[in-house]
Amino acid sequence: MAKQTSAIEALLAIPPTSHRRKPVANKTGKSTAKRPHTQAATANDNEVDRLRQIYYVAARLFCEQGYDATSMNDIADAIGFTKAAVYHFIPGGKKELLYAVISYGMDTLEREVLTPARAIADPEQRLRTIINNHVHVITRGSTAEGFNPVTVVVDEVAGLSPAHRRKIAQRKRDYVDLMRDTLLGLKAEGKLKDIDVTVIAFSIFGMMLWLARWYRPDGHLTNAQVAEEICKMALGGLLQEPAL
Amino acid sequence: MAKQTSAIEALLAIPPTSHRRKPVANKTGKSTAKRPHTQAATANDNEVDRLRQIYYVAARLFCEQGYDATSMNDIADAIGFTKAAVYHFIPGGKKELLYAVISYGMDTLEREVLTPARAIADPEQRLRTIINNHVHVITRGSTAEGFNPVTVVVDEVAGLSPAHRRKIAQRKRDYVDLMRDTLLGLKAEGKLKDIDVTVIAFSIFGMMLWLARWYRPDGHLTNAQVAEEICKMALGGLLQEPAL
DNA sequence: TCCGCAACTAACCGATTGGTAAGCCAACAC
DNA sequence: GTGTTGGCTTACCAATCGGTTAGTTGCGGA
Repeated sequence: MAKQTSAIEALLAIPPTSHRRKPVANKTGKSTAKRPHTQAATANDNEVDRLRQIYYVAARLFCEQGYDATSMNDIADAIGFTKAAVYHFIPGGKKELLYAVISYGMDTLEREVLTPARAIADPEQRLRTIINNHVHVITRGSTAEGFNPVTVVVDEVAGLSPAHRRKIAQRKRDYVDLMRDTLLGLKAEGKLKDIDVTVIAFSIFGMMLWLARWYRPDGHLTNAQVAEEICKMALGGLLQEPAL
Repeated sequence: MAKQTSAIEALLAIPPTSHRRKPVANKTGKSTAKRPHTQAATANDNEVDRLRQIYYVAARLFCEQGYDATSMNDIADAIGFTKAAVYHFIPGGKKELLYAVISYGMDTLEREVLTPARAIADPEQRLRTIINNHVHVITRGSTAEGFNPVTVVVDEVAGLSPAHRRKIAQRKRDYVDLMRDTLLGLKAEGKLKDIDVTVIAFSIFGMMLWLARWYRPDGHLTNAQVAEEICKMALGGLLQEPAL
């Protein structure tokens, strides 16, 4: 059995190779298509591929419909398997799936936002990097992975067990701390206006996270443009002459 | 039977007079407390009061746990009634409850944000009013009503029927239009920076809506202070000297 | 005094939920 | 050949879901 941590790792290589069967809605004829027992490559590869499929589909459905509204049958159907098959690979059940998906979202933020930002010393440049990269993660979601990995992180924490929820909360706190430190760095340089740092931090988060709800990749703005506009908005405000 | 529209109206006078029975968790002895058939005042008053209780509790639970995670039994238990009693007063079932709660949220925004703002001609002053009042609605939630009426509007639209969802979507669009018009008014006065109006509008919404997730009334900031800080942030940005 | 109606409750419905048990089947090792 | 194992299915479980039905209770009006 694959170790717990590799579960999330497996998700990173999404989307999986291919869906073997279309999620046909065949309520009438049951078990029409007899799947051959193709065992491509080694058995271990096969298992990893299955895990990848399951995690990928679960992530997509959790994002689209929400955790509560997605049943294990939905996930199984979307892959073309039975619910019992899902439990064969995911012994931890639905909650493990949720934790894996949320962890994957945090991993993505860590890898694409936190780590690059920490490598930057200049506070203003670091803040710009945070905003740019975070916006990129959210806006590319609809194209690269087929879903937005951050949505679930924000919306579905309630479904986690207390222990898991605590772990995720800590990782979120790390992000908030980085943002706050960056702002305090700006303040130390005298670059910051006299606005409460907490309000600034969460306002920036709000601008970025709300993006997932309104941005459409086929709209009149590219993701790079949106990132640029949000940077301008956050750093300089909307008024031509400084307000107050 | 009370007419459909008055259902929401009844919610406005929340919180209801009192809960008659504590939501005791008595799984052992069933139906311990025999409720007398108190009929205070007229029967109509009684029904209005019951409706108020039901809508109030439903709104609170939907906000706290989410729509999907709240069962009709949860609602009934919280009042001290049976599920069937809830259906006696709410023939439309759970979806009607959700629509009523979401409509109440929209009513609150309309009454406390949109209507006052529309009465203001000057775009900058109107924008400040929108932000101030919206922040007030969100931050006072935890004290005045015991829940935030806007949370459900944002998070639970997926549970609505298509027809109801369309109605709510239209009301939201009205709000976005007001925001956009206000920004275009600023632009016409030459007060607006060269930032995409859509991005500005949704960024402001993001800042305000995210508030509900992090603001704590017992923190170091009053709601009036938060409103002021968000105004400064949105209008003037965070940098001391104008960026770019 | 008896009726009618509002205000409930107990019990139940079919459907669906997360999750499990047991077994089938192909492929591999030997 | 035969046994074992991984990968999967059919069939099932208790619990819970939203919602309904039939009935009970008690007050107000006649």
